[in-house]
Amino acid sequence: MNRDRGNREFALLRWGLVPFWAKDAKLAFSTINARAEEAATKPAFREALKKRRCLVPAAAFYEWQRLDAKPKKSFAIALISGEPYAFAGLWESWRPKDGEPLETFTILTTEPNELMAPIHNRMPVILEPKDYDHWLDARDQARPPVDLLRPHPADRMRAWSVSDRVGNVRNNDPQLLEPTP
DNA sequence: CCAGACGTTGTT
DNA sequence: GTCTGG
DNA sequence: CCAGACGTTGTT
DNA sequence: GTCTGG
Repeated sequence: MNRDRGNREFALLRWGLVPFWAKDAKLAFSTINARAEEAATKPAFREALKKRRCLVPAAAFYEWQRLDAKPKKSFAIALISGEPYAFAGLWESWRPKDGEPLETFTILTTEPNELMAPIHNRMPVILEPKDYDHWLDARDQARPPVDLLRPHPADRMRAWSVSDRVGNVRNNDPQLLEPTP
C-alpha cells in the first residue's frame, strides 16, 4: 500500500512503536508516545530518532483534563486554520519469529504550550510545514534535529469541549469532534 | 557475570 | 541490541 | 490513555 | 483502590 509522492513515501503503520530488537510486540502498549526530551537516550527510541523519523498527519487530537480527582473533561484540539498538520513521529520495522514484518510508529511529545497547559501536562509535537524536510533529512544521523521538537505556537491552536463519549474506545465517529456547551 | 528491562498517557 | 541492577 | 476486572465454592 | 489489557 506504499506509494510515492515526490520523494516522500506514504504508508499505514500500527500505532505503538516496537523496536527492531523486541522479543515480542508487548512494548507497543507503552510506546504510543515518546518523550522528546529523552528519546535520544532511550533504548526503545534512540535508533529510530537517528534513522527513522516520520510525519504523522492528523486533523485534531483529544486530551482529557483532570481536575483533582473530579470527573475528567474531554477536549479536542486543532489548528485555528482548520488545516491538517503533522506530528513529529518515529517508525520501526520489527520482524517477528515467524510472520510478516510489523511496521509501527510513535508520536513525540513535549511540554504543553499556553493553550494546553490548563488541560494536560504534555502535548504532541506539531511541526511547521517549513520544517518537514529538515525533520526527515537523514543525512546527519549523529545529530537528529531535536531542536524542532518544541511546543507548537499556542496562538495558532484552539481547544474545545467535546462529549465524554470520546473516552470510550467503542465510540469512533465524526460527531466526537462536535463542541459541547 | 546473567537477568531483566527497554515506556507513556492515546483512538486501529 | 544494549544497558542497568544485583 | 480508558475500560474492565477484581474470585471461589459458604450459611451471620 | 489498583492492576491488566487493549
